[in-house]
Amino acid sequence: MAARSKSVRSGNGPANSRGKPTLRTIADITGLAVTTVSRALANAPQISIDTRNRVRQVALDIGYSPDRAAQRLKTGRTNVIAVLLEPHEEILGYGTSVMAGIAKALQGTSYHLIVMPNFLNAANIDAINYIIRNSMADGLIFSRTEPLDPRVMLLSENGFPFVTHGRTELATAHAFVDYDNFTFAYEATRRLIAKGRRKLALISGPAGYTFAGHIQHGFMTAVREAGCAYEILSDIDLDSPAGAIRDRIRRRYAEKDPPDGFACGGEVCALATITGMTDCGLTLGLEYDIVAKQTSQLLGAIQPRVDTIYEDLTATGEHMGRILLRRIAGSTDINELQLLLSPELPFETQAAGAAS
Amino acid sequence: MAARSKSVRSGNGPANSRGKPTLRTIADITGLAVTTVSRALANAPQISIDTRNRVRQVALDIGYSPDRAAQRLKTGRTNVIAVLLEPHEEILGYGTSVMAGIAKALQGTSYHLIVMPNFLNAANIDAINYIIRNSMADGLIFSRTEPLDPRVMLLSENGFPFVTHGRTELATAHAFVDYDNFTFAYEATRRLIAKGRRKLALISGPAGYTFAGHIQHGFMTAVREAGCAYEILSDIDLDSPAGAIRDRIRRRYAEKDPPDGFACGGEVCALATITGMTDCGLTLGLEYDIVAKQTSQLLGAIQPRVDTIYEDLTATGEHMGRILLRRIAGSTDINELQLLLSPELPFETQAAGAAS
DNA sequence: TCGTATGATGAAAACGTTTTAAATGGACGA
DNA sequence: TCGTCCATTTAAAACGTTTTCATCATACGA
Repeated sequence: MAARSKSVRSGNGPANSRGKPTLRTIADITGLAVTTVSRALANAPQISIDTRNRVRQVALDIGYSPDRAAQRLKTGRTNVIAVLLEPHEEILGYGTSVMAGIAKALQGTSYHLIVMPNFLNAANIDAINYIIRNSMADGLIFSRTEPLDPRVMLLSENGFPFVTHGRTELATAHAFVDYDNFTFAYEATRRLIAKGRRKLALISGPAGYTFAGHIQHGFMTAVREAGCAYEILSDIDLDSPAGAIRDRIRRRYAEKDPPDGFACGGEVCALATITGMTDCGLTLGLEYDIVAKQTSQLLGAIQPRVDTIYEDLTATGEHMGRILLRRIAGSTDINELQLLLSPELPFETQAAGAAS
Repeated sequence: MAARSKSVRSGNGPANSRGKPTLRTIADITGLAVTTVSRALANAPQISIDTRNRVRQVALDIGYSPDRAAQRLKTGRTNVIAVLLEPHEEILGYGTSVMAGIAKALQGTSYHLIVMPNFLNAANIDAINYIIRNSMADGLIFSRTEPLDPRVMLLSENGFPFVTHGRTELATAHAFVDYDNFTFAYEATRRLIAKGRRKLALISGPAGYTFAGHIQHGFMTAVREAGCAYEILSDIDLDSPAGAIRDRIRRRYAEKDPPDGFACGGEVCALATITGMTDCGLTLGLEYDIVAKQTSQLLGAIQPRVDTIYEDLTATGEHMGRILLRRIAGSTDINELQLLLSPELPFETQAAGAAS
């Protein structure tokens, strides 16, 4: 019935130049117009239920899937979420953990996750410019913010949806997920004090990043409250190679008044600290203690058990994904776009909440 | 001069509905036709040098960049390379190392790297089907092949360009980069024997993967040559959590004739082995030795220095990238599509070569 | 002077969608 | 009987490229 008026296609098969079925193929088979098919698949209310079902069935039968390039060209939306991965994230699969979380958040949506590895050119403001200009994605996720992060400024100015892992101190609010590194460091330091340690040392993040400041602040608050001696280990940080940290620990121990308690912002650096101390003939839990941030199962191999405080990077990724989707959908409600994860609370019971 | 005949655009600015300059914008400014502009930017020889330069200059001035969606729709090419990342690769940034290499290979080309994280659904043949059907990419890279890998079969059947990290035993040749795990294991075992160890144990990859078989084969060859006692530690493998390996080592030590030399396929598992042995009061280099495969700087933190054999994952990624580009360009010459990396040779001097 | 080769440019169609605006055909109230 | 409204469906344009096929000077050999 209802034969097409003009330019009837040869057969009913996937009569496409590239071999893949298109809307046109379905239109030919059903005798409907391309418009109707498009609408039916989009579940438009103006198309009768019967037609919608019929079209859906045919689409299923012939294995139709929409051409993303065409959709993208027409709508201007990419259906892509980009993650900016940086060199530092090589260590211990930070990237993969976070990405697993993001992927989880994107599951069931039409969004794809693409990773823009920034391994090559350190100037990552360029990468962001590139993404905006080439409209490579509908939204962006990246990490390790600075207090006055230029990337955040650029994206904000352009109204490009994004979520950061980490806070800034910029006036214009933006979407973020952050771990409460102040509380982490405060708690870690308190634990060291509770273990009877009296000369505490901190290995924090690289200077310049917001989270490094938070860690330092938490550490300082705790040592000052307790009135105990402290130091922040210079020349090294979280990202330093294990060997460098190990050497630094050894050198420090050769000087006077070496620390007997270490707050470590990461696992590798805890590991390196232990190694350095072992070099000096000292035993963890006996002559000194460590409290470290844990993001993987690495320290599970270490003995004796290192005292850790957990940061769930996969959950972080999942939150960032969800928040970004909200932002892309148009939300500007800061309360549902910002999330500060506490070290204590497990993922499930975590509630959204604003932060400074 | 040369005013456009019909439908002259309002101004000379980015008179686009979406605000971004297009070929049309350049055409209006230069007074040329869209066709000519397209050709000029593609550096077509039929366009005069003068025009080419003029067009390029204008494009630069107004910040033109081609719309990938439109190019993609028209040409059918996506300019995208996809990497299938799997859960196991979380450990120690395998994924990120490899991706850094791939990104390096893609640098300067028009290709983008996108990562399809397969964290969620273990059935990753689906992911591949999805990529093929939705033509998400022009080429694919993935790892951990099985001898009769169904993914390889599917891709081969569809003529979809891909490179695997790892070999298969399929009849139809395909592009791959692989590390010579036989030689790695053989060499590692020989080193243990040279250190005077006489009861050797192997921690290999998960059963079913091609590389696990290669490791086992290398190990067996070496122990048989030397005629020394050996065992393959059951119940655990490379991917086992550190705690599980540690426990397994402890249990094994409680039994009779414990091994005094360990060949470990990975760093975390070496670390866990050391921990387990330390639990039993044994010292590395004294009562036992380890030779492990090294893919990161993790073991640099460990003391005493663990004997390792290096696998350069970034180089692997770079090779895979280059080979995939060749394959996409149409090469079917197996000699330039297959590469077996030897443990010994540094990256620079590595030459392409066929493999079994 | 004419036809033709040559070198440069252009018009129009196509890729597969979505969207705007219009058409169709009853049903219904007057 | 006629106009109006509603529910469906459709035609056509558009998104920004690339590509096929034409056009148009100009120069050139005869």
